[in-house]
Amino acid sequence: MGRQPCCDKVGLKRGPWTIEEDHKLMNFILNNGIHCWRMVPKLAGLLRCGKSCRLRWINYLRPDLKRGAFTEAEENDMIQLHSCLGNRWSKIASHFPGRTDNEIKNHWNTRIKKRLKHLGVDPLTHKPIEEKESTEENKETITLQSNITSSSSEEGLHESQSYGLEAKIQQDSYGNEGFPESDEKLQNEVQLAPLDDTNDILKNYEVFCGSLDLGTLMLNQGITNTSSMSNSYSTSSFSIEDSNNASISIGESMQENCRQHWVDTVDSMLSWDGFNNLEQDLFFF
DNA sequence: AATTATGTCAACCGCCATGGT
DNA sequence: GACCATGGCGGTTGACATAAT
Repeated sequence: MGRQPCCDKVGLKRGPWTIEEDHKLMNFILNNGIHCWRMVPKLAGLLRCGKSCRLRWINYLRPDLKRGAFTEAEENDMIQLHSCLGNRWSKIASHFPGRTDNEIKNHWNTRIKKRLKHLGVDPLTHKPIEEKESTEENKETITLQSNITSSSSEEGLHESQSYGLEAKIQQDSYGNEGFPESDEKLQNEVQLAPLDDTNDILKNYEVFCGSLDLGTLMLNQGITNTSSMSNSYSTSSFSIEDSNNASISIGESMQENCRQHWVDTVDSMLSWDGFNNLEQDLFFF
C-alpha cells in the first residue's frame, strides 16, 4: 500500500481564504515549518486540503514575495525567458526572486500576450504573425516597428544584454556545459526563437511601451509610488526553498518575540500596504 | 444611474514525476 | 515491479473591480 490520500475533499472549505485562515496557516508554518503539506491543515486547524494550503502559502503568504507591478525591465526579461523556456512558468519565475509562477503566468496572459499580439508578434513562437493571418493594421504595425527598430541607437546594448541573459538561462538550467546532448527537445524549442528574433521583439516592445503614457498606465494599475515598487523586494532570506530544505531553522532562527510580532502584524500585512514595515522588522532581527 | 464589457488575479483542476510501500 | 500518495506544474475558471456605454 502507498501513503494516505492527500484529502478526501469531503467537508473541506473552498474558495477565497479568510483572514482567520491566513492567520492560522501563517502562524502554523512560522512555528513549525513545512514538513508535510497533507498534515498542515489538520495540525493548523484548517478545513482545507494540503494542496490548497501550499498554494496559498506560495502565492500569497510567503514573506519574501515581491508585490506590486512588474517593471519594464522585468517584463523584458520575461519575454526573453519565455522565448527560451516557453510556458515553463516555474522556471521563468525562478529568475525573478519574490515572484511566483502564478503571478508571472497571469501577467503574461493578461498583459504581455496582448501587447505582443498588438505588435503583430505571436506570443507563442515569438515570431511575426504570418501575413495571411494578420490584419492590415498588424502589417502596418510590423512595418512601422521594424523601421523604428532598424534605426535604434541602442541596438548593440540590447544585443549584449540579451545575450547575457540567454547565457545565464542556459547556465542556470544546465550548468556551465550548456545543453546536454540528450535534451534535443529543449534545444529545438530554443531554436524556435533565435536570439535575433527575440531582440527584435524586445526592441519593439520597448518602443511600444515607450509610446504609452506610463503615468496613466501606472495609475490604472494602482501604483502611486514608484519608489516603493523598486524597494519592495524583500531582503529576507526566508523562502519556500528555505522552508523545504531547512524548515526547522525557521523557528530556530527567528526569535520568539519577532515571530509573534510578525503574526500580530498579519492584519496589516494582508493588505500588503504594511509589508515594507514588516520587512524592516524582519531585517532588523 | 444602470447595465454591459473588459481586465485582473486568486484559486481550482487535472496531469505528471517522484518516491515510498 | 505495481500501486499509490505527494508535491509541483501549467491550464483554466470564476469572482470581483473598473471602464465604457
